[in-house]
Amino acid sequence: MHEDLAVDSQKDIIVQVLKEKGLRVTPQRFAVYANLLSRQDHPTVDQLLHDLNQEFPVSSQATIYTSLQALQTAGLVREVLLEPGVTRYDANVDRHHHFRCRCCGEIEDISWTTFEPLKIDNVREGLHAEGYEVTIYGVCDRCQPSA
Amino acid sequence: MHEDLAVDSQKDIIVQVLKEKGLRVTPQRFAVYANLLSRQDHPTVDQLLHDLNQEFPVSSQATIYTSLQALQTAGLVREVLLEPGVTRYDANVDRHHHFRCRCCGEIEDISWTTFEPLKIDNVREGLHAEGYEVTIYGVCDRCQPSA
DNA sequence: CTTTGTGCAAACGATTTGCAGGATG
DNA sequence: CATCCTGCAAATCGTTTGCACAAAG
Repeated sequence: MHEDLAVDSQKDIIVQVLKEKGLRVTPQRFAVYANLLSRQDHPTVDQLLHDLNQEFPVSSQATIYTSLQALQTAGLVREVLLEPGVTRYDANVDRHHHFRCRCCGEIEDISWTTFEPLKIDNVREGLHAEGYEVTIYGVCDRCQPSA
Repeated sequence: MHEDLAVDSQKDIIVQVLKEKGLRVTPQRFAVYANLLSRQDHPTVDQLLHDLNQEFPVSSQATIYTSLQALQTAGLVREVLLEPGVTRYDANVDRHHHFRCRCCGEIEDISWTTFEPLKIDNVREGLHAEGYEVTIYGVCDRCQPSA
């Protein structure tokens, strides 16, 4: 019961967020966003499509693409580009860094507060810097033995 | 004369570097690498193809791709991924950061010494961090007025 | 009821691959 | 001379688009 309530209220929150951003709430869009919010990794479109159709077949590939674009325009979702030809998506819109394992390719979020803030104001005369992000490369826990 | 000598010696250096890395020195490979070394920006394959065939038509698209792959495997060239679906190449293999203009998309190298070194050793228990890189977002000089 | 989203299939663009001929070491 | 590279065209893969129908507000 508690769980159902919690799940329901979470649904309501997501619906509300979508509406606030002026997005129509469709089952597909909801599913894409909810799924992205629920996971820690940064799936590709194909992974999303596969996982979503696992639970409840409500999405074509094209719809995932357009849903993601809408969510991105609304500022609810971000692209993560760390491998050529692979676009990943991230529902964590707060500032954060990334770690990428050179063995398995997995990408992990790294808390923004891990580092002292960098002074990007005077990087170069004339440049108007607005933000930044650190990408860390290395080997993750699981790949450690095999590295 | 001085110029010719300088150009010749530069050619020799490039040839030497390629050989040291165990790469056969072909006109195409040479042209791709020399061109990348000579420029400050980070061209795509199409830009490279266009620019190279401007001076001296020695390259098909497929060859540019395979040349870049060979150069990359040899550690002479790097991919720069900051826009979806766009792979850029960079002959600057030394550690450095990047600045990306959100108006024109231009990417500029930022000196490694711009920032104090970040401590990436203890980012998270179990993670074996090997390196990092900062990407700065903002507006470049030329886009300043229109921003 | 008007507007916008969905899903299919076709179109598209970037990258890869197979293969025959050619250049490199 | 053995090996590897080039260049073409076809194949592939991710993403976008056009359109008829359906759903949302």
